[in-house]
Amino acid sequence: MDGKTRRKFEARAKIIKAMAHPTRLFIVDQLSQQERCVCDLTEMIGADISTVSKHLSILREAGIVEDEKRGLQVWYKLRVPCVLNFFGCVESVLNSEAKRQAEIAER
Amino acid sequence: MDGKTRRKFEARAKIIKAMAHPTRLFIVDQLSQQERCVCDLTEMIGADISTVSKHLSILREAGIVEDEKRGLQVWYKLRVPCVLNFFGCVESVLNSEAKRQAEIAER
DNA sequence: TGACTGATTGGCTATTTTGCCAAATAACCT
DNA sequence: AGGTTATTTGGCAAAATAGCCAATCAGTCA
Repeated sequence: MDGKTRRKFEARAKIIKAMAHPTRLFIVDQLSQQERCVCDLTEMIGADISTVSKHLSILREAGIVEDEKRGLQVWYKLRVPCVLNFFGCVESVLNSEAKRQAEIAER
Repeated sequence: MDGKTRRKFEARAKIIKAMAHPTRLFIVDQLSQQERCVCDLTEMIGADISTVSKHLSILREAGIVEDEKRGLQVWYKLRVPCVLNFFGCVESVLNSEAKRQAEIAER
């Protein structure tokens, strides 16, 4: 794999990596429904606010969400709705895996 | 986030995490074009064969690829083509991020 | 200005991931 | 059986990631 190819896949991986965490997936899921401030997300997630803030900055740096300060609060929203397509595919991977396990079991 | 919700997003994250590595993205990309044996992939990637084998096992455990032994070689193929939809979205994230950077620069 | 609130950043430890080497397996061929 | 090839597995050290606390920053309001 030459340097150019490697960099291409590194750039892609960075974006997918940003989604590759349960908390961050939850955030994306929530933001697909409505904008949220950090305080709301923190309460829903139940982690330290600094942890949630760091998750959000990872999503922001990847270009997946954007933020906007309104008074004391910072509101986040989804910048690239197509990431939601991931969910459907992920579910189908899970289902097809469940089916495979069932086939193995019934032998 | 309650236990059930957490487990749901953990299961999803596991699959996305399996894709979240440049080498594994490259593998998925290659397998979308044709089946490949471990030896072919190893040569294309240019890493140790044991490293490639471990990447493949991560993709296999996630349910994304499947393997088939033919003689001495093990051939891998994509089990869930929908993961390719990720690429299009990832490109659009990259493009929209590039556009945003350009806007910032021209101020 | 000073107190207060929401969010980010720095720093630290614990955990996970990565990638190589060496050893073990599995299938093929004499 | 013995030798060869393709792949997987175990083990280890280096690197990356996660999450908490404490400190800092940015607004708001009296």
